[in-house]
Amino acid sequence: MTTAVAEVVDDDLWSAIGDPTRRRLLDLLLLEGAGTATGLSQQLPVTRQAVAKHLGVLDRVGLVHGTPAGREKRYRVDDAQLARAVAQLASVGSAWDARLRRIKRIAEAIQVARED
Amino acid sequence: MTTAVAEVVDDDLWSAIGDPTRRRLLDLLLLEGAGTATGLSQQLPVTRQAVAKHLGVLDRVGLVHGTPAGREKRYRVDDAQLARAVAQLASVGSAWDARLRRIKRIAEAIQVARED
DNA sequence: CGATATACGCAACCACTGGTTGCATGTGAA
DNA sequence: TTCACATGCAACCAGTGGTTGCGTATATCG
Repeated sequence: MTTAVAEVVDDDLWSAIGDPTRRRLLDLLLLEGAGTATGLSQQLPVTRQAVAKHLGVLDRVGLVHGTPAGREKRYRVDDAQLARAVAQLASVGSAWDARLRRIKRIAEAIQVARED
Repeated sequence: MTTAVAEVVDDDLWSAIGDPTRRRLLDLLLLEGAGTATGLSQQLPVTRQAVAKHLGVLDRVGLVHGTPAGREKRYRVDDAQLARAVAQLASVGSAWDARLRRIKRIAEAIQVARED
C-alpha cells in the first residue's frame, strides 16, 4: 500500500502557505482578527502592494476573504479553509514520519540480525 | 505569549519542501531508498535537468546527499534532516490549529453569552 | 463646500526560479 | 576502440515576489 503523499495535497493551497510572507500574513490576521493591506504592510518588511498581491492569492485559494468597508478593504481568515490547510500539513508530515519510522525500524532489525 | 509561528521555521528548509516536484522527489527517494536524476526523472513529468536542479537544492539544504558512483550519482534522503522538516510542518500546523481552536472557543462563548 | 490626507488599484519593471532544449564531458560495456 | 549512457553546463522562456510610480475614491478638516 504505497499511499503516495503528494497525491493527497492540493498544490494550490500548499503553495499558498508555502510562501513565508504569506504565512506571516496569516499569522498576523489570526492574531489580530482582521487587517487591511496597508495596516499589515506596516508590520512586515514589504510594501503595501506586495501585501496586496499576497492577500489576492490567499483570497483566490479561499484562505482569507476581503470585504470593502468604506475606503479600506478589511481581510479576515477563513477558519474552515485554514483548517483544511493545517490538515494537509499534518497529512504530509505524518506520512513522511511514518516512512522514516519504518526505515528506522528496519535499520534496527538489521542491526539486531547482525548481532548473531 | 505570542509564539510567533513564522519565526520558528527555517525558511530555506521550508521552501525546499514547498515545491510540489521536490516533495514527490523526496517521496520517491523514501520509497525506493535511493535514486539518480535520470532514474527519478523517468517517474516524473519533468526532464532530467529539472530533477537535477531540484536534487541540487535539496542537497544544499541537506535533505538529501548525492554520492558519485561510477558514471552515475546516487542520491538518498538524510533521515535526520527530513525529520527536522517534518517537525517544522507539525510545529506550524499545531500553532495554527491552536489559534483556530481558541477562536472557536471564544466564538462559542459569545454564542452562549448571547443566549441570555 | 473645498482642500488635504489616506487607502486602494493598476501598470511597468527587476531578480529569481522552475522548466525547457542543446551541447560537451566522462565512464561503462561490446 | 567505439558506442551508449549519465552527468554537467549554458542559454533561454514563463511565472512570481518584490519594487516604484501614478491615478482614483473615500474620509476628514478648515
